[in-house]
Amino acid sequence: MVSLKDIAQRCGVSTATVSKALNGQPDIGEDTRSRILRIADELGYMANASARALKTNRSYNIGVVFVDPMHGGLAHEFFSTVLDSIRGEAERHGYDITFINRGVGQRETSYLQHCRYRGVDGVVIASADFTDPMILELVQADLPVVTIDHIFNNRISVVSDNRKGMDALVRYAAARGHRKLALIHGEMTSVTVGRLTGFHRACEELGIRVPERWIRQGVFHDSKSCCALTKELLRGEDRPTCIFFPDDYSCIGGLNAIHEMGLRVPDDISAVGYDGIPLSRIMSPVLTTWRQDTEALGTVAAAKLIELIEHPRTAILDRVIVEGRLQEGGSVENLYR
Amino acid sequence: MVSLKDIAQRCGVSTATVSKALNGQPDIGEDTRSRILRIADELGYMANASARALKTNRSYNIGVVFVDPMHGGLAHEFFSTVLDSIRGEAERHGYDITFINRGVGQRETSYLQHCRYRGVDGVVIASADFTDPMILELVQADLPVVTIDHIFNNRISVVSDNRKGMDALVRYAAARGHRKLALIHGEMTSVTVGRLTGFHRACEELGIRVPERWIRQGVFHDSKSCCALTKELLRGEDRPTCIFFPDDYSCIGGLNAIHEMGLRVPDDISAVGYDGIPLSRIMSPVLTTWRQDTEALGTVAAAKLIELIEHPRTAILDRVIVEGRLQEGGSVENLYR
DNA sequence: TGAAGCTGCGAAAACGATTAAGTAAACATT
DNA sequence: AATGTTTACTTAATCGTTTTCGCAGCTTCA
Repeated sequence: MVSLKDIAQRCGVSTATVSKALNGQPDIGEDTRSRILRIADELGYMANASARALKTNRSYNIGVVFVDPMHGGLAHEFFSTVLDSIRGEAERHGYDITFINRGVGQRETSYLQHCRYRGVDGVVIASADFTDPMILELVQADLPVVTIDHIFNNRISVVSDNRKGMDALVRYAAARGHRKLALIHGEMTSVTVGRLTGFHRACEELGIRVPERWIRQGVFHDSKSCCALTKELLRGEDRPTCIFFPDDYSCIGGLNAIHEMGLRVPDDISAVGYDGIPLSRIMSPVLTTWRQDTEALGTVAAAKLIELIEHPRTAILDRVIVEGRLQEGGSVENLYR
Repeated sequence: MVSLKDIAQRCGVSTATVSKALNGQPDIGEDTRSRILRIADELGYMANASARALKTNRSYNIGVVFVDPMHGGLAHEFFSTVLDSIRGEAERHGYDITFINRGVGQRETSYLQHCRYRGVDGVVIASADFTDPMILELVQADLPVVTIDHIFNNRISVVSDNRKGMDALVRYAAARGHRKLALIHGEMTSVTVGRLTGFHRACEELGIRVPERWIRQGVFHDSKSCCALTKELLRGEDRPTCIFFPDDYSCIGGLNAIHEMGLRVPDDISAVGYDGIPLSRIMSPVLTTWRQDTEALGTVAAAKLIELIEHPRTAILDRVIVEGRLQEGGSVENLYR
């Protein structure tokens, strides 16, 4: 590998000079600089990230915590889109990303330890169990952190407005005559709390009473459990006319349940998703859902983190809300027609 | 950050001793070693990966080249599952992964340069344009490489048997009476070549003649284009009874096309996918498809690469075939019944 | 002319780890 | 007792950078 030393030799200068020339320091003569740059290019020089990180304590590497909610969390379009946009934005700023997990090799370690080991400049917590003490340790550590869809005190968080999304969806259905609403929600995370709040407030304001048995807890991104819950909701005489699902993916399980019971969407039962993953657009009928700007979620998280890393004094430690929008598909029937 | 020096001071030994104790070198006394281990633990010591990499030229980091075939390649279940299993296997061996791209920061660079910059110990090329000269440069460099679904000379590759998969699917359909087959395939990569070969050979052996106009080139993972092509296939009088799609995801586009034309699956038209992504199992009807062992694809690729990194002399530079299996869903009609 | 100020570059230390080579003490061998 | 052999450590160099400080040589100005 060609190093500073090689360039220095070829140019008849010291490594210090080469380093400064390449880094654009001002105290290098123009002719010397251009000569160094040319030779560096000729030799195909590329800095050694390890050496640089060792010396400067800056790795240009950001950690991403991505704990699979179910196994294979990455496999879900929602998360992988977020991940991909984090990576894209990081790349644009010259950062690479490293997945942070527990256990470096055989040794079992904490997330924080892994971060220290790799010397990441900061961390995006994209998906995790926020009650896990190791996550708390990480958040409280002296390390730039941005969380997605979860708020910590004095930390930057990028969140989608779950309350608003749910509110909009409820109003959409209500505007089409639906008054018998059922909701299947995910695990009791802050995301779910937001959505439940939105749901209940909207219902209250619209004067819609939702029986307790029509509000069920399921599991995010799990179409199986969603299928089962949907069947329960549809058993018996008194049925909801519209079901709100925890997310688009598990919604598919719900749709299957509906079909299996000999009912059709939206003719007999209306269905509403959440997320707006690409799949929701190519389904038939296109799913009516709340389209989260997953792209922005990841991009903003990465951008904010990098800002925090590079300008720690001026960065504002607060939440950033990423807007979503209603995707009107064909899965909700207009009862007024 | 606590370093070897801190431990050395606390233990009254040299840093060399601490290093050797922690790395399990034999020339350290048992009592000294245990004392060092205890103190290291107390102090929460974690090695500095940069320093170690600088000295040893081993980063315990493997690069992953993942060029989005379409935008958002990561977003597709097939790729993200592969990625996730690469990452899982790497993690099990104490490696982290780094996405390799072109351009470190503002500077435009080659994949190889990026690898050198980060000092990765090896690379998995999971998805890329294999005609790109920069990919070739990478493959020919003096760096352990494993490719997925593409074969290079004297390099390890992990491939799925596309010929066999297609062959099995054709025979499956033929066994149910289908003799009017259509095929939409992806871009002309080696994957497609394998599948086409399998398709044609199976047809020939079964005495099935497929008109040229029923073999169409589409785009992998693009449901839009697939939808359009499907419509073309179904226009006119003489229709195929069974359509083979490039992959499960784009198949959805095909299914939509079928529905839009007032036809039903499988009653009027049978549909066959490829990949066996999770979605294919929760669809209704469940898709009949070739289930690739994506899990194994990633796991084996990572395992092979690590073997190559750690035992370069004994690793066998050859292809590894990952078996798939037919997933019998309900999207192919039995015409004999 | 001498002091002061620039300009452009080099010397050297430092980051945190690994490791070859050296050494002192203990032990074994003849 | 003299000599080799082990054992358990230390010393010091090194990986490739960055960065502080210092130092010439030149210019400027009184």
